[in-house]
Amino acid sequence: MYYSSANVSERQAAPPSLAISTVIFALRPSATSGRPTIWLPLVRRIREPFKGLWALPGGPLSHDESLQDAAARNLRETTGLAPSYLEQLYAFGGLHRSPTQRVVSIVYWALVQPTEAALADESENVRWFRADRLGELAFDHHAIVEYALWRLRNKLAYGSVAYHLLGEYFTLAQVREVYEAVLDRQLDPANFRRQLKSTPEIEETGEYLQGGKHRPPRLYRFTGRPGLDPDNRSTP
Amino acid sequence: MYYSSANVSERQAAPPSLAISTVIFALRPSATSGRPTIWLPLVRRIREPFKGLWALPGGPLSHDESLQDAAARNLRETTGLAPSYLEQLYAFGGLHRSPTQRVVSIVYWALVQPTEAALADESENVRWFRADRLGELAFDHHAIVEYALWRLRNKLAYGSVAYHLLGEYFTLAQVREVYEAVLDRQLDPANFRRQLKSTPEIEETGEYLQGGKHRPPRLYRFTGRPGLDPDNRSTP
DNA sequence: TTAGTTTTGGTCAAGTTGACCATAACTACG
DNA sequence: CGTAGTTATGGTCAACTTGACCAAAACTAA
Repeated sequence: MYYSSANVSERQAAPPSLAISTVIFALRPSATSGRPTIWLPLVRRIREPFKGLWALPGGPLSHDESLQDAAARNLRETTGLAPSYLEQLYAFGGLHRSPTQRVVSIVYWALVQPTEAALADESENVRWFRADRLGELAFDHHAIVEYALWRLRNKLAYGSVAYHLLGEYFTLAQVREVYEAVLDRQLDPANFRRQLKSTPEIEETGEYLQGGKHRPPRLYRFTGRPGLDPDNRSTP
Repeated sequence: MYYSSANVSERQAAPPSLAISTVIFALRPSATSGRPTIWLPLVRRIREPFKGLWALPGGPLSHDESLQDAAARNLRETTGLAPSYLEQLYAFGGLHRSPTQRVVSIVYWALVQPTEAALADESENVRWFRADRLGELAFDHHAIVEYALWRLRNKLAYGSVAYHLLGEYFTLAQVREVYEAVLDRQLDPANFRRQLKSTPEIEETGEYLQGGKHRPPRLYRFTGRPGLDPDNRSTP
């Protein structure tokens, strides 16, 4: 479609194929400590290459859907979930990502809320893994997950992404646990509290979380949209 | 309409075509004020759709080059330049970006140094424009440039990207002018200086810039690599 | 009733930022 | 030659932010 130098016809004869994949993060309690940790669903490959290995959910882009729609679709297809946050991560196009053919993957990353994540489909070929306990994955998917985790850590520090891992109402301690899980370090409760109270997007509710073992914490609500992507700020 | 594992073959029969485009930024003195401003090269479309309008340089992805190589190639082909910074911007895949066919564009953005930029090829069909004085562009390229400018402003504030718009040696005032051009506001010279002096990647040289009208400023050098992309940190 | 724990509000020192002042060092021009 | 003009450079000060830490409030469990 652009300007042809010479061998355009050759190139177009064997175009790289295009796929959409999604890294889906959700919070689940750790089996050992019980504290929330980051998990993600993977699908088992049922054909070569990398048959039997776990891989990111993904598939081809159909002609009548946008990139983001395709990502949302394969999220729904593999887990049955709707994301509370969905953003493009990166387009991976190295020459030897797949041993059999050239594939360009446009990868999205998503966050789902724990109430949803609890209902997620799981089966012989779809299973959730702790993000920091992954074995060998198909293709370059391990590096992709690492990059997605890096992006998550970054967005967390600067942005307003933590709340999309929580339900509509949450305590400040729950937000802190998200930060501690993602950043992998302890945070001072009092200082963390002070920072959140200074952001206008966190709204106090009159409610308290009852049933805990100690002083009942106040419940808060997040008001504010993310949206810095081209896909999220103007109509595509 | 969504998942019907049936018509996979239909989809693959008409795959969206894949293109690589590049937003290339360089500093040039403003025609009016003489202060440095952000410019970028565009190419005139010589066929439909949008024939006659200006567009980002771009082209198809050939089977033996990575995405980044393709971006560097069409940068070289249209301007004759080598970038001092090159990073993936975003993959644009809206359904109606092109009126004739479905195109997914993986867009890169680049910075070139002014010594290089001065030598840039310019012709009837390749011309440089001020980034803040663009007319109507082909496709969704105007929105793409806006997003690239937003990313440039962001990277500037947090990262170490300004030096890639300058030569190897520069004065602190030149760095400040870059920030002022990109952020579009005046900065206090003394405060700005203090901040740069506190970053270890800026190295004092013994040299001074001679020939100015006033006190000769000291020359500095940038030591440090950028690199946070998947393409730039590990081998792809 | 008391011990244990979490929530919540507060202080304090160290560091950072923006506004501003003053001197140094050069050119241009009379 | 001397002085005005301009930029470079170094510094101060108040406002704000951050991390470390203290202490009271409020609940449960025993």
